[in-house]
Amino acid sequence: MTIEQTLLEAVNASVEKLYGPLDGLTLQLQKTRKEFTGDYTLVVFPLLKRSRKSPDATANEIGEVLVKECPFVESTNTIKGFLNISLRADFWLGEFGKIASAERYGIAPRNGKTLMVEYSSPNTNKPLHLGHVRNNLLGYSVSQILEAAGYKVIKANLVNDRGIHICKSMLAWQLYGNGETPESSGMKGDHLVGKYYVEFDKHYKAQIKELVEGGMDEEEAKKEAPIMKEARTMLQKWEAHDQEVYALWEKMNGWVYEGFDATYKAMGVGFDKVYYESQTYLLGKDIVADGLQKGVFYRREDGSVWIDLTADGLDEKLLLRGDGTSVYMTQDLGTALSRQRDENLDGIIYVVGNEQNYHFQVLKLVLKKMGYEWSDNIYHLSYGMVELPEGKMKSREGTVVDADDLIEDMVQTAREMSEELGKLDGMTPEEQEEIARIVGLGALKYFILKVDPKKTMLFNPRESIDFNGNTGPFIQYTYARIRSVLRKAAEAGVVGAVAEGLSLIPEEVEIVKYLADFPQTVQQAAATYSPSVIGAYIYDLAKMYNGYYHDHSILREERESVRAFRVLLSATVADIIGRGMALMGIEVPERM
RNA sequence: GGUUCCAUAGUUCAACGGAUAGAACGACAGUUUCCUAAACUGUAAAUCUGGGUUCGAUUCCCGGUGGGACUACCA
Repeated sequence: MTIEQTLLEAVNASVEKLYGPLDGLTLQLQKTRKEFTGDYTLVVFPLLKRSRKSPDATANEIGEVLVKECPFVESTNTIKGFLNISLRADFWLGEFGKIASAERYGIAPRNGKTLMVEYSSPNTNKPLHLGHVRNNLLGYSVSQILEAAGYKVIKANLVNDRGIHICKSMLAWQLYGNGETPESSGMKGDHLVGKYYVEFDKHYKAQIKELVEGGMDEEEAKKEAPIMKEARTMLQKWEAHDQEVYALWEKMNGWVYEGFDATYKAMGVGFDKVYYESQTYLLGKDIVADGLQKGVFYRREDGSVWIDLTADGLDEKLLLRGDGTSVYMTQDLGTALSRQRDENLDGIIYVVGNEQNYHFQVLKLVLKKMGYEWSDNIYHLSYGMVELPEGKMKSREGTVVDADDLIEDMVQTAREMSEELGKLDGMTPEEQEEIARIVGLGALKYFILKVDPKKTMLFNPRESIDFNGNTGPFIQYTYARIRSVLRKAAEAGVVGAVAEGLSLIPEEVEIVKYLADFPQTVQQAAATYSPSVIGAYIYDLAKMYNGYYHDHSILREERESVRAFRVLLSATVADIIGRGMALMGIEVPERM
């Protein structure tokens, strides 16, 4: 139980003693603002109806009882209906001792529930770009956070490995590729396949232009372009398991997977389960039959199946084509159902961009109407677009930021800046490279994760590589500096320890108080699926520590007990920073 | 048209319905005999608009204005 919870119970007891049972009234504590004296604050306005006294009188009354009844409350003061509660200094020292010695502080024990987090879910026709980066970082970080909050988490990736877009790449490669392979070209597999996707588009456009110039209607030209017709034929062959097409498909997808794996590895993300759409795309048809039988769906004259959602403010939605083949929604219904059956999940979190808000709204609604209670446990973690200072990313205009290029740029910049500052002197090239990698990626990840997921964000490459302010490198730097202090302490034979009766200076109490918040912060981040909550927490902690570090001696402190305490405090701060960063999927360096 | 998200300093981001709306970058002014100056300290600077609910609204509800996304027998 956290300190805040402990105190809240004491407050509840005091209030009940004064005014009788709470009867469902829930009181809430907040941290006391810096301008006032105290550690936690109770807002008494909600209690006025019970007390029938003025805000200040009510607060004073509660304060008196609290001081008398609760041993760790030192004193209270009242300002305009806010009851500020100060806890005893030795209490904070004791709490710090517990925090410092806790094995996995802030990491909740398993709660017995299992969640699936589906993220990444790329198409196999082109490399990953900046938008995917936000997706992957979010998905991985949220998985880590949920695990820290006590859930068992299955990280899942549903690879979209089939469809017309893959056929486009395949066809263009056949026509114009001259047998090029990743080995022969030196290109990463996903980039090579992406190159032919672009190639297809180029020829496709040229053909449309030609047809339109020949007098054809543009819509018709799009359908009639020979290269497109050929791609469709290829898709049909794939569905019929044509040997040649299938072999080509497997070969080119293999290239892409190798490329993706390298990018995933560079980003530091991974999966427990990988699903392939080629194996799941036929799922869902039984749901359609089921829904028809239940009368939730209806069949039109042409044989297509629909659901009418107009009563819920939405439209009618197609679930099965007239020719009996399934659409995206059909598949998603099917995969959701089969996962629920196979894994006995307590929830599924889909990390998917906000352009699919409508899709998930419909998905949940359909399952609900089918009578599946667990549709309430589906959560669409919707995130906003990533925009660039120059405007939106448009593949047509070549303003897409490639994930691999981006990562390489970030690492390169970190390397240059480190060299300029002479930070890497005396290290081996391998060490230098490792630090550049950790810092460059840390900058990228923190910059993206510190923003509330649902908001459209502006990614400014230059600014993200600014190593000042609310950035990953700033936090990493704080960590590295503490580690350096600890190494020096070890050399000097100073062992971090808490001595009885030590009196803490206000800055130290501030830090301890802040550390006490960590478990709650993790829970809050898990409840809201927001890595940004963790980011804000560790940034504040790092900033707070930097001020403390600047103003107070740690190793040069004369009194041995104080020195030992400060070393332990530093070690604990570093520990929590490292743990928080890990929840965001960010590494911390021992030195930088 | 329908669904939905967003709107806070010059800029990028914060703020379980609580006190004087926090940071950072940029601007301006300072701090290095010192355990890492990729640091620290200070100054100026903001809730799109009109109602409502509330002891109290950046936050919740309704109406504007502005911007984004979706609204395919594509996935």
